[in-house]
Amino acid sequence: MNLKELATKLGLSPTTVSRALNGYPEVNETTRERVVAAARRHNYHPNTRAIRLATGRAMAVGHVIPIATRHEIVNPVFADFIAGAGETYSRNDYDMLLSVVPDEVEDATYRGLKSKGNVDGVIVHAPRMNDPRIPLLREIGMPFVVHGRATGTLDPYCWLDVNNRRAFQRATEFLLDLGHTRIGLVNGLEFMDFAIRRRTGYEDALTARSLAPDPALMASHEMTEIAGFRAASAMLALPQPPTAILASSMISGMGVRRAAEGAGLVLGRDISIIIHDDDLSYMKNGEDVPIFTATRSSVREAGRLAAEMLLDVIAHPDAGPQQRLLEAELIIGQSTGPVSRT
Amino acid sequence: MNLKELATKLGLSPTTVSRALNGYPEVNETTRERVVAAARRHNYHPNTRAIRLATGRAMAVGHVIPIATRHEIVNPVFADFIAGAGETYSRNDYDMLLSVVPDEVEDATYRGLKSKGNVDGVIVHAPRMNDPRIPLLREIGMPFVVHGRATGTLDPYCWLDVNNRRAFQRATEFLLDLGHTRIGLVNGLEFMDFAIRRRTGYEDALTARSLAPDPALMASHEMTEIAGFRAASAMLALPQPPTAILASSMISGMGVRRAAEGAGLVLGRDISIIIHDDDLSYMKNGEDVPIFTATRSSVREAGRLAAEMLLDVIAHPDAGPQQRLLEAELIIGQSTGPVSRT
DNA sequence: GAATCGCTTCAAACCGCTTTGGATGCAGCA
DNA sequence: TGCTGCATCCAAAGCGGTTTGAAGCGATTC
Repeated sequence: MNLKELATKLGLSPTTVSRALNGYPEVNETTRERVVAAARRHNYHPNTRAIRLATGRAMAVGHVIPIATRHEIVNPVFADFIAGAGETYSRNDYDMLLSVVPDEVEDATYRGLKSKGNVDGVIVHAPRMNDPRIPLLREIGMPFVVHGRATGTLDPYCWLDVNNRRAFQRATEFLLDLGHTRIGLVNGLEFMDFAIRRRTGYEDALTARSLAPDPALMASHEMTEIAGFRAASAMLALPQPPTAILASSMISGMGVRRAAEGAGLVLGRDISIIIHDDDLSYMKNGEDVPIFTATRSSVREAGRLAAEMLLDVIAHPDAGPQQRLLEAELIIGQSTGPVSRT
Repeated sequence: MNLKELATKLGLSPTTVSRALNGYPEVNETTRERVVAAARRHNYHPNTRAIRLATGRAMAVGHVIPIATRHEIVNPVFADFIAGAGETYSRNDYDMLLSVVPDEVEDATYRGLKSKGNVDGVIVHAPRMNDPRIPLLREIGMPFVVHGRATGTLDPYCWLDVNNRRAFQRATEFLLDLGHTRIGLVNGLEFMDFAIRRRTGYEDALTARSLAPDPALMASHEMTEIAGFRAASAMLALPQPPTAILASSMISGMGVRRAAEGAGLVLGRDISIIIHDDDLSYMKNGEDVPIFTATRSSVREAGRLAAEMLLDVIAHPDAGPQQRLLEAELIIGQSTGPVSRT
């Protein structure tokens, strides 16, 4: 059932039917009702391919997931972020196009999306320092929103980010207030923007209390359980081990916990741990009471909001770049406590 | 730059240019080279929207991810599966369309995809027992491949699955051979097809050795760290605790390990653990040597293969349904050992 | 020399929708 | 009565490709 058939069935022209269904004013209300009823009755759905060609809009947005050859292979937060973004898209009748590409052809992928006209805009994931994608997208005139920020990029652009610096600053201050002075940082890879900012927040909090950051207490690895375990184990084996550790994710935090428990330490009594909790739906920090004290920020919500921002940018391309900074909550769980005086 | 412009620039008709670029035989080879060169020089890429309308093919496949209101919110294996599938798609110039929808509108989503013509086929994720999606897709005539199988569905359909039954059967046999007789099963939710099959494999191995499965040693929950921890803790607190435990995923296995270590047991000596390892890129079972003994099967590879199967089904709709069963490897790690005689 | 054939090429229709630029009819108004 | 204006509706021209049917043309065949 297509528009023409429906039109002849109604004894109307395709023009009128199209206008009736799309809410244009130049059509009699009774006619419109007749058309709408018939469309429903015959289960008419306009062909998306035709709409796209006729309007020149793709009604789709792209998410290009780079597959790094070495690091951060498939980031586990993508799933939740995309779930959030997907909610926004389906509410607005947009499609979500996912491209999973090796990062050496990322450039070509964006250009292809533009010149072939598959999408109206893209979300940029996992920005790095001086991320080359930002100038590229600006150059080819593709609307975009960055999830995160790119340190070093000066021209304004659209982004939505969590205040990672402030989150880790507050977490560190919280530990300092509990009397901890030797605080370890088990960070993600520090070419990722968020990891840089977290470290800055951590260092800022320390220096504000006249404590010099100790390189032996700062690790930077992939955010896996085993990397967290190893980094924490190394720190705990130091002559002056930390009494508290900040971990950059739930998963690495689980490694840190295993290292601590393996060393015979009890969480919240002998050692304090704070994690950053992306609030992933398959990786809950406890069900009712949080297990870990955590800086929490929902990746899913970020996905929803970033997608809304992108649709807005697509609709109003000439409005200036939008920016939004989300604050993380500090959730008090059972993994922190005052420093033990032994 | 579109086809018509390119054609006039070359002094040819759009017909010839189109044919030259699409490899049709009825065009002079020298002409073709001229066209291809010009296309490259002017950076011509045919407009996807136009191709889609003209050919009637969407050149896209859909992945509909149901957001269950209660359980298994965003399955962590999706990310890797989709990464694998994405590789296949980009190799074949197909787009991947992702719909994340509440499961009560899943039905409408599939119908919409069909009638609006956005995709040429779909991958069905996480099949349940008697999954209603299979008859639905058959009814509306949408090509599909199921990742997994749906127990209870009798008519043949396309699927690609891991031999979950056999994997857990072998794992159980492996433990039996080591002398274990009290073996716990920390399973996923048993309305999911794979969980049913794993349990069957486990029970089959036991009964083949004349051991009756003990309900107290069989748990079925979401596959989270904490659920694994709780289930294992409960088992270990039994008067006759298990000496070995099978866990349905890496994540729940980590919970099992925590419970075991919390009870003062050493892995591989006091207790044996075998997990099922989906070989997720962000959740490696060790880097060089595997930590856990595991039944391993790459979800990513499954994604690649399922996508290939789907593209094949789309290309040859009348060939009979394809089916493919992948075997899991049994990887020997450090978490298993002979039963300790104490 | 005319008919035939294969190789190339082209004009035009088509995919299914949107949108422009009229038409048509009728009421209001001078 | 004639003209204007408004409310409706329609024919036709896109959108940018693919594909059908036919034509041009030199070589071959009879």
